[in-house]
Amino acid sequence: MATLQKSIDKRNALIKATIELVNNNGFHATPMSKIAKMANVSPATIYLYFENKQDLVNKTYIDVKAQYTNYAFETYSSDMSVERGFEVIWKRIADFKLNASENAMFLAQCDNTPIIDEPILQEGIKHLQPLLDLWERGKKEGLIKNMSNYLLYAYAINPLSFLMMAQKRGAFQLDASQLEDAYQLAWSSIKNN
Amino acid sequence: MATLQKSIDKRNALIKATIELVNNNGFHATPMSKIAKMANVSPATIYLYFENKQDLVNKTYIDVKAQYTNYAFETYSSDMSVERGFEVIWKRIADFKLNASENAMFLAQCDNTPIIDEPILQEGIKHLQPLLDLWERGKKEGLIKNMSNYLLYAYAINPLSFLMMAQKRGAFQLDASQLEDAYQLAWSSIKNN
DNA sequence: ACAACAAAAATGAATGTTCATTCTTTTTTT
DNA sequence: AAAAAAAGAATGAACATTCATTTTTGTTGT
Repeated sequence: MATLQKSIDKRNALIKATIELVNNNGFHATPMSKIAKMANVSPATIYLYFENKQDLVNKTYIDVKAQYTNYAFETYSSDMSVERGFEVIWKRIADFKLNASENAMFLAQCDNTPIIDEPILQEGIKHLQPLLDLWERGKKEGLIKNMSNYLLYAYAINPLSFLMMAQKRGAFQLDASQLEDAYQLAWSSIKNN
Repeated sequence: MATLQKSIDKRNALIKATIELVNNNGFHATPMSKIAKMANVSPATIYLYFENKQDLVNKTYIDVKAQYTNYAFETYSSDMSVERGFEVIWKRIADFKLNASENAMFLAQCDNTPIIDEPILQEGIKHLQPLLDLWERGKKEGLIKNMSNYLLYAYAINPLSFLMMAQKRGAFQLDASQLEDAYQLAWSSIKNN
């Protein structure tokens, strides 16, 4: 028990260090030795928890992606109306991307580079299913435009990634009223009228 | 003349190889030796054209970004109406992202990772000025929502990057009618009504 | 038009470093 | 005291960059 606890702490520290170093320096400039140092661990110890560097970064991705989708759907339930359900999910996603931005940034990096093995990437997509189901329901009810889910995602959700990155770079700051603007843009882009 | 021509060819071959290898393998897994081989050149020759690896990738970014913005604004002129001007620019950008997708993918990777030096990244942004100017004009005329340009960009332009990546992954195919849908989503998200 | 040569461009092989991973030993836990 | 976990040092491969030569190009004098 105590021993397992300790192990999980160490694993988490390694994952946290990986995220931080990859965010700041890029995958190409984060050696195992630095990850170990930041996690207060010997390099050799990493190999007790992960097979190799690729496995470490894959597992980190899985971990962060799971946090993301858990957070996104935590307050949603499938008996909500389509409009209300979308609002709930959208705002949770916005919250995650803008506040847990270390995590969100790591995901953005993984989703735009070939550092994660393809099967792992596929795995991560599946967790978005509740949102896709909601959209299908919305289309049947005639509330949501009858378009490919990729298009809906591109316009309703993905802009948040761009805004998160811009904010991270310090280019601008998204305040509460702008966030409300953004939500209106998102909803009005996918809703039927 | 003939000699300069030859040099430019070699430089272009190096840049092309860099794009292709970074796209497929990531920056961390594209050694100078592979770039050289793909460009049919000795590794040492790269250093006649570029200071070092960082300089090579920076210059590649500048090069591709210039191609992108040149293409985007080629058919636009500032005496067009706001709506027409936006349509012209949007469609050129869509065309570039979906057809010159090797180039677009490289930019997406650079924009979401710390592989490019920050000052170089800043430089690249400036070229979008004509679009920002158009938006300012549109706001004054009351045609475009009075929101931060970052928000407008996030909803009107950035979704194309996501769609390009999805298409690159083979996840789905954007046909002509969907592209028209996408344009409608983009315009309706930023226009006043 | 062309030989001879200087300058520039290009090369393949070396250099030295960095890094992922493994090995052996030590420390901690049971 | 045995087993498990962790550590630091060692290993060997990969890599960016440089070096010493060779090849190509351009120029000059005939």
